[in-house]
Amino acid sequence: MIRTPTLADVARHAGVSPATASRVVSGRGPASPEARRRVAAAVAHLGYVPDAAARALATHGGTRVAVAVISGTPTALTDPYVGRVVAATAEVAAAREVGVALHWLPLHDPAALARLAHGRGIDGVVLVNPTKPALELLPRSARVAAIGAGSRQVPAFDVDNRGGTTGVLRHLVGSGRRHVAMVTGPSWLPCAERAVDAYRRVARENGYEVRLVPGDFTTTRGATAAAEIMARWPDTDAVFALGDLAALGVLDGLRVLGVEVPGDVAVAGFDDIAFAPLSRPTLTTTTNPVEQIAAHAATAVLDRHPTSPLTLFPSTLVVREST
Amino acid sequence: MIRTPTLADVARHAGVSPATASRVVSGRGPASPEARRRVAAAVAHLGYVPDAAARALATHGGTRVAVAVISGTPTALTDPYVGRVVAATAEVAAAREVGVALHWLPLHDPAALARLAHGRGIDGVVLVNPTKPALELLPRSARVAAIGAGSRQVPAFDVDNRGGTTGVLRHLVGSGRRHVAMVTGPSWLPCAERAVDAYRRVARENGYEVRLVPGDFTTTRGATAAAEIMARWPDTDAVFALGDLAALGVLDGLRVLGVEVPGDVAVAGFDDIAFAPLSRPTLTTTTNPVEQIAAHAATAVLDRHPTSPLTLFPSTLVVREST
DNA sequence: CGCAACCGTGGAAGCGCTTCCACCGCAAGT
DNA sequence: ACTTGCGGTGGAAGCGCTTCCACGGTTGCG
Repeated sequence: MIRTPTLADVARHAGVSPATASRVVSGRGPASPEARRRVAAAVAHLGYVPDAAARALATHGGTRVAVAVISGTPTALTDPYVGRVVAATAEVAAAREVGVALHWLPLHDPAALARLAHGRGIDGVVLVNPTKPALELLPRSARVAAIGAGSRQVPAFDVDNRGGTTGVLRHLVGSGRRHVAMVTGPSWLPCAERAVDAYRRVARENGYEVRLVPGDFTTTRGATAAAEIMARWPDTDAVFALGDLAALGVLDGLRVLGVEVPGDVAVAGFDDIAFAPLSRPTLTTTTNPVEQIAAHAATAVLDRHPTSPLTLFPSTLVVREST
Repeated sequence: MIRTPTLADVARHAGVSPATASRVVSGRGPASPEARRRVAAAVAHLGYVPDAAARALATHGGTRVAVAVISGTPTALTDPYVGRVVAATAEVAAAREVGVALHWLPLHDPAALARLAHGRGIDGVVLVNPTKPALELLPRSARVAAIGAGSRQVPAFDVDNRGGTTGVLRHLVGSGRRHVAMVTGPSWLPCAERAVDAYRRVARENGYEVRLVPGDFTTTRGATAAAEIMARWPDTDAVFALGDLAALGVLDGLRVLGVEVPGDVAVAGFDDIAFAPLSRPTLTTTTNPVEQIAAHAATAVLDRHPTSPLTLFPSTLVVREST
């Protein structure tokens, strides 16, 4: 069997000590041009590739920043929101020469985050959909930043859910809508509750009935939620869905029911994803500067500079055809 | 400073040897109930979490399967296609108790794949957008499966690009279109060439002019490509774009130009992503069973059972409003 | 011309974990 | 009673890499 070459092989081949070979390969520490040349030749000849695990073990250093998504099913990884987080993190990470790893953490296994965060080779983790239990099981030393709600030890970064929601709802009410229903996020997600709070408050201020239907950020659920809403409260004339994906689902669900948008019912979402201006009708929504948020979170874990427990980023209303 | 606890700490605390502690924690090898109990207690008390790097180093085993995407910018990670691959891989991986890591490999650094594949802790890699150079630089021992084109050592899995393309084009021609342009994939991607071949062949068979415009699977490029096509060949009456994202971009680009779809120009895509039925007008496309393909690829690398060099999965036409 | 400073180098000790191997005491077999 | 066998155990050797440290051999300065 062919062993994959190790640093020792390289050193032997180059006629230097493992220590010198290591210095050359890792680029740290002094080495004569001659030594450099010979080691480089040996590396090329043998096709040597450093073992990341051994290096991580020896240096206590990490080589990757992880983006971890908590959800019930791995399907959540297909969410464009996650894609944006990963891409933004990758950009920050690339500047520091570390890789990005995407992990799915099952909702029912809160300890998975602790395992991930502790593992050598992981420089830090950017957590999407932070849940209470997962955050609580975290060891003190963890380098984690959350997108959404944080905890005593975990700094959080998020869009101003409350403000964004309020903006959308005021727009809806301001354009004459009187019966506004809302498709929420999953109940296990604390940060989504902030949007629901805002909805409740605007309802109180404007005297409309609270019509909440649970959602899960998916298009599929958005469609069924729309049907539920119209069956339960037929006089509903506006639906606000947390997440554009859900809103697109609502649009689809309403189309199936033969409900006109925006004629009969106005629909608005949250996030302003790339597809929002491509739907039929184009979707009114409010922005979510995910890239900016993720970049801040990634920077926070990688550089470990202390940040305030919760940093909020503003959301601005984008009015299109659906309202 | 607080050190994170090691196995040795656990062993000391439990009053057993590191060897015994290891057996209990890893669940391999014999151990008395009494020893198990005490080690478990120590683990809980100390909040011990095994170090993945050290374990990988000692066992030569991996704990993760990687999904690697080759592209020019990390933005490609936001592509829903990638999301689907990751989710499907995660499902396969979960059954084997290994994690999934998503990596972005810069197009200009073909050796990155070799580094990734070789690293300890990586059980195998599922490669998206395989390029020739990357494949060629791979060490013999690599456990890689490609989605797209493979090589002597790397098995590949892909949708039947040729068949899918042919199906779409026949449908276009069959419904009376005479001047069909195509937005291709990036030129560095060999597997996308198969679709171009099919386009050329159908053109020859039907006597229409070859009108190729390079694309890159993005919506943005789709929109500009549409403008280019209409400027260069104003009598174009159908556009086939590789990738639904690009097709949605074409739709958007044509709308801006005031071109009616499907009245003036028919548009069709490839992949049948979740948004295809939500666009305006809804998008005609042909399916790409990505989940199935990714699952096969993941299984191939994880189980290492030899597979044929290239496995193709059928694509079926989905006619909607845009044609 | 002698001493300090310095650069490049190799030896060796670990990083935290697994696993081979030898060992002990015990119950069962002859 | 004396082997045999076996489940449970600890000692110790590594996995591949980095890095501390000590050691010549140069150089440059007084």
